[in-house]
Amino acid sequence: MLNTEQQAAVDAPLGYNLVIASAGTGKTSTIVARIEKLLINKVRAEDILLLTFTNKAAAEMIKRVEQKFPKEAQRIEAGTFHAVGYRWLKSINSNLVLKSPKELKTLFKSIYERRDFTRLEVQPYAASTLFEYYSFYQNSIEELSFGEWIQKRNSEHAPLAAIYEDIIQEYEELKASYGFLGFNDLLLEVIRHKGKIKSFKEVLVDEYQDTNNLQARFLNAINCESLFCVGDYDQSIFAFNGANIDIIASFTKRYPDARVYNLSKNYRSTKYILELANRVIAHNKRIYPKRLEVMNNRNAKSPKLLVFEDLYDQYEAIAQKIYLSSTPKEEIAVIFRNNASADGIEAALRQRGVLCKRKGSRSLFDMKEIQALFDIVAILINPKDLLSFIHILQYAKGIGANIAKDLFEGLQRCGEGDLKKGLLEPLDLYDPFSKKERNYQLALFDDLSQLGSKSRFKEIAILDNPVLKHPKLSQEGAKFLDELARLYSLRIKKPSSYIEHIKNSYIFNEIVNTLAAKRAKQKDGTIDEVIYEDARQKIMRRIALMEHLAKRYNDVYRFYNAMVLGSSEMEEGEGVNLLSVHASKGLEFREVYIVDLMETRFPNLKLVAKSGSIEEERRLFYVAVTRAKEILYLSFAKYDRVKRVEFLPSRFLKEAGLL
DNA sequence: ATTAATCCAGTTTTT
DNA sequence: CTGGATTAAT
Repeated sequence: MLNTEQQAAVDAPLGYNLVIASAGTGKTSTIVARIEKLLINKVRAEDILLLTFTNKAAAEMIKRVEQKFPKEAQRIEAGTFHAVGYRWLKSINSNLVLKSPKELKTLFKSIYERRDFTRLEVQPYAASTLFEYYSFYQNSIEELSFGEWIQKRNSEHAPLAAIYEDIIQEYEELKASYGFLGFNDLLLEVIRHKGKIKSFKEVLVDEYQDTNNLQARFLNAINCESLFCVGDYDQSIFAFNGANIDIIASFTKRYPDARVYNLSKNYRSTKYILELANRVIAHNKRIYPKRLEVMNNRNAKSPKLLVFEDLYDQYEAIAQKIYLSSTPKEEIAVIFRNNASADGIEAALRQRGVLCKRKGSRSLFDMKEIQALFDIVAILINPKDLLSFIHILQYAKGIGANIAKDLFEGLQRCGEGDLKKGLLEPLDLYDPFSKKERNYQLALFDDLSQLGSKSRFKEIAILDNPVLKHPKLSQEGAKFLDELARLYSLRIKKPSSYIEHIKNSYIFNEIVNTLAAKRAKQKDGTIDEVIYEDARQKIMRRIALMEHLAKRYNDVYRFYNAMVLGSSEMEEGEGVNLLSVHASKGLEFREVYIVDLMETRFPNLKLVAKSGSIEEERRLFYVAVTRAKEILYLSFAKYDRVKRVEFLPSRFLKEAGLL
């Protein structure tokens, strides 16, 4: 089954082992065989840790181990660095609540916007740029402070470094006070809790070339006897996330006893495909010599170049080719550099009734109703979550971000820091909204005229709550608070019960009404009843889907976190695979179409200019090409008639010898 | 001051 | 399609 090279790697003694595995050389089989070997040698399943870049990859390997070790396989600790980190942290503190990068960015922005950048000669980085630099910094730098790093990067920003650092500090404090954790925090927290992490006999790391310094520190924090790392220099495509090729390159220096194994027999692609990939990657400076032996000689066909006058002609023609292809649709992939390319293809395929799946179909989880649903869950499981509270309260008429924030802070005060207590058993504060310590005499007078009466509100149960005195609280706002109090008073356990209760709540029905009305709004401002009903039904169907998903979970935190962060890993449907190059990593298909091979698009020259490199773009091309087993189409269009842009063919087509 | 509505530009890759 | 900016309304 295994060839001698693979077998040698599998048989490696415990210690520091590095396997250099080019595309299609049976990397997965080798890892699976290694795990089986460990199990045969009586290593306990729970002493094996498998780290991958997607949870799907981990699940696939475990599934294969399961065939020979049905009992042990599930006990192996496996997943992405982040997923595994989450599990460990959860065992230390069971109430972890993750927040999406998007939300954290909004939080970051709100802090940024309070700073005064006037009277400065340098144009400061935009909030979102700074946020991304910070994330990159967390992933790659340890020795320098953020401020030091940023001025080293660009000395013009030296005068701003102190302000940047101040923003970061406030951001971190606020994040902690809201009980939020981001992706990076998952790894950073594990490193901080180093001593409390259980130890392992062997840790296996897939896609080792894409690990960044933060992940390397994470690995160092794990106590283990043996490391088994698998990677390929030419497939390093995560530099933008801090992936550091030195980590794999310096393996033997860092571990003097390290052994290195090479897998050089390619079983995946035909020789034409492999030759094309190698011709292009040869333009990159070689870190080590690459000599690949082709093992797959069935149906060898030359890769084909497709040229189109217009971008959309391209999508149509490719959809047509796929429609007519005799290859099973699951065995076909369309691969692109930028996700924007997917929409055109998807539409063209749908038109022909060809099913397709798009990984990370954000769409569903980006829907307002889904966000609202999970915002309510977030408030219920994390009463510190000001952001979700604001999002929800804003659906009440007359309530905006400012009043919502006032209410939240008022409730926290009435509950001595606890929102739930503030709603259910509030302290009887005279004025829960007073801003800090004001002049006492003035404030007393001032507030008397400002505060409203609690008895303004009808049909609510929390009549005695001091926050009802907020002068700008609307009837609907009060009803929202009341309903929130009711939801808090329920003792809900199962994730699906959460969804059910929320679905039946006044708050959620108001939100559904608002959203459906918005979607049914005509140009003249009237609401089309038919569209409204239709929009409503669609929303309820999505909620039902969520309720269904929730049934697979017993723990609401797990469910929430999986939905908020893992949503991109869920793929819907079946059929043709629509994938970005990054998402295609580790996968293989019989028939592959690489589209939009135009200079500026692929290579993405905007990114090259900003922070990337042409070498990385070339590796991306290499990864895309080597996904193909038998049939490969490379395609480009000369013109985009919608945007009126002319294109030149990608340089990679020339390097491949196709032009 | 705050919220609501409306119009305009822009859109990188992942956990 | 969404975030941002601008404007009208409370």
